[in-house]
Amino acid sequence: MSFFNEKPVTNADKTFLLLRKDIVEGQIPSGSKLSEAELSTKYAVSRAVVREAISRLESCNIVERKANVGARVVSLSPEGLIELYQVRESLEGMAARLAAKHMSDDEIADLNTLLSKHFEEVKDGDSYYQEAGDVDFHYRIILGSKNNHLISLLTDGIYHLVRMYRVQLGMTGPRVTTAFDEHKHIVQAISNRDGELAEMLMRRHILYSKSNIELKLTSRSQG
Amino acid sequence: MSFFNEKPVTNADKTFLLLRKDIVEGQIPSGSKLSEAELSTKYAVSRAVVREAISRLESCNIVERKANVGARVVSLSPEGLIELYQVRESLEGMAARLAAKHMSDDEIADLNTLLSKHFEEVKDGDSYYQEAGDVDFHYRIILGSKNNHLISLLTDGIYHLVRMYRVQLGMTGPRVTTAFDEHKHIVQAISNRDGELAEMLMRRHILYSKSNIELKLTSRSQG
DNA sequence: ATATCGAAAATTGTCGACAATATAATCCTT
DNA sequence: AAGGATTATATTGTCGACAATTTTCGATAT
Repeated sequence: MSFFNEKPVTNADKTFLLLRKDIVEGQIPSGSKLSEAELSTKYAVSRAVVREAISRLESCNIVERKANVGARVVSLSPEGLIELYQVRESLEGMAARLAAKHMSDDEIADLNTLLSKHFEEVKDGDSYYQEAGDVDFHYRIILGSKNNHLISLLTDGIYHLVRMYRVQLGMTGPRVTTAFDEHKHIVQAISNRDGELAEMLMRRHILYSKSNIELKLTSRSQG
Repeated sequence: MSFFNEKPVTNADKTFLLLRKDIVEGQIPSGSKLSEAELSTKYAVSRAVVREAISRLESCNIVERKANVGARVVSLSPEGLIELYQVRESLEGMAARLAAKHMSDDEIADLNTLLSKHFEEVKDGDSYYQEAGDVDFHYRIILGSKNNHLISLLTDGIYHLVRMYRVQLGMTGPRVTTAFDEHKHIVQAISNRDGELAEMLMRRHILYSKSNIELKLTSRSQG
């Protein structure tokens, strides 16, 4: 199932979460080597649990591993971010299509409520929206797809990579109001049970987001 | 990178491949429990490497694991197959779109050559096509996307699950000639560098495939 | 006979030690 | 002194043993 409500029970779980947090938030820099012995002392667990934690990070594509050599945190690159967004566009587009078909009326009502709440925040000039609000919005639609493969791929894998890019490249720009309108249209399509339109709008929404980020990246590297 | 050319170097690699093969080909039945001790004696390795192999199978969504309880082979269900094909439609559609943009002229020429070879086989009544030929075709387009995330998701994860379903549900039906025409149109779109059309055709191709399988499943369960 | 509680067995989680491999340092040759 | 081979060091891979948890089985009470 892989809903992130499940609390960590084993030491490997906790170490995995700690490590991921440290990597995603940049305390362990991207591209750096992950020494099993070092992490073992740092987190006060045996090498075996560190190995398992690293192994899971590998399946999230957050670290890369070579046999007999070791694991490194993936290095962030503009190309990598673009590739990531292409996958995201594809999968979240499908999620929106399926959500239009499978979400219950109650879930759609909740989604509209969430949107209204965001509207108030945008109106008041709160930029809180971009951070957690955007995530929450996308997350609900992903769950609404009711497709466990899709849910797992997005929430366990891609989501954290995207966040890693956002945090480490300092993506916290504007694009609040236009994104809100896009969200509104997506919800409308879902409310109308128009899966095809919902997919199209979601894909464009993510494409815009990608373009926006690319713009910042290039302008930064040039000036 | 995760190209499957890389030969296994470590014992965990080999055990992972053996285990996956046994599961995908049905020698270890779906839904059954994976006892670490049992597998440890069966493959003549320590429990640690069995654990690592299972851990990797978990990240492929081939086994499910519960803390302090153990791992089970995923159980196949019609719903699971449908979910899988929805993800596949989404990702391979994007792969076709990107392939139209990123494949070199040489690669496209090779793809046409492959298609001609398939045409000869179909003409001669060989049904070899459906098995390896289809995989080869899709595989080249996936690689042609040049998107490492996409490649990894499809070839490491989804591909083997699809094969597991195919083998265990005995999917080796006809649908040879119509599939060939679909392949032909996809290659034409890629040759014309029309990514949008390539994506659309690939998605329809996979949708047809899904419907075909659903048809067989329902007719089988009814008699 | 059924249900509940508790002990025993089996299974997974964790650990430290050893083996195999890769990396670094040293020595030898030219 | 530079390059290559060789030894030394460090890191990862593998193993068996112990701890913690779950499951099984049996005893007891209702």
